Amino acid sequence: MKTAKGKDKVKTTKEALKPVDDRKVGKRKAPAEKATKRETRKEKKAKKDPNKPKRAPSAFFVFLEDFRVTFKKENPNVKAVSAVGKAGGQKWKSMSQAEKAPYEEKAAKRKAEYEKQMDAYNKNMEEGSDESEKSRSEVNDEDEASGEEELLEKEAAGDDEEEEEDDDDDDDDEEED
DNA sequence: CATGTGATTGTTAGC
DNA sequence: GCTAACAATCACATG
Repeated sequence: MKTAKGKDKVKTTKEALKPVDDRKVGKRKAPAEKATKRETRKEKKAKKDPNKPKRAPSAFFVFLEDFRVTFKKENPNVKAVSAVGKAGGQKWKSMSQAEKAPYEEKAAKRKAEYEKQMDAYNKNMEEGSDESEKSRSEVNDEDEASGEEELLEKEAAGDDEEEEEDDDDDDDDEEED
């Protein structure tokens, strides 16, 4: 039982305090140099590291992928990426954790892959002293394929398991706010 | 021709 | 611990 300590496990601060909630952020206290990037940080293309693993898409992005398709389907005229982002974000907030659960799960899986890629990237960097990229590529490929299968299997394995968590708050529908 | 930008939130890594 | 930056997407605009 949790009695007094039940909901304390909720992230702690964040929505309650939200020190830097404003996406604009402006510059709560950010140093001048970094603040500039915050305005428009998009120089990711400048780097050409083929091994550089991209960050794993969060549950929100996973949901967005699916949402974008639906959104575009109903709004084929809308081509603004911002429109999908806004609509998606709004809906995302509307969704209860139960709905986000499957997305989070997928995101978690994505993260696992990201970690694996990081491992490969790490290795490459270590051994990357020479220009034997070809050799490394082959090894990496094998490793990746192996892991992918495992993940897929795991997903197909458990699907009839209904997870109900009556931990502290039963958020079947919407939650606070 | 090529690449940055805009907007969303979440996650991660650096200090 | 907190802050900054980046993850996808697509059409447009600028160099």
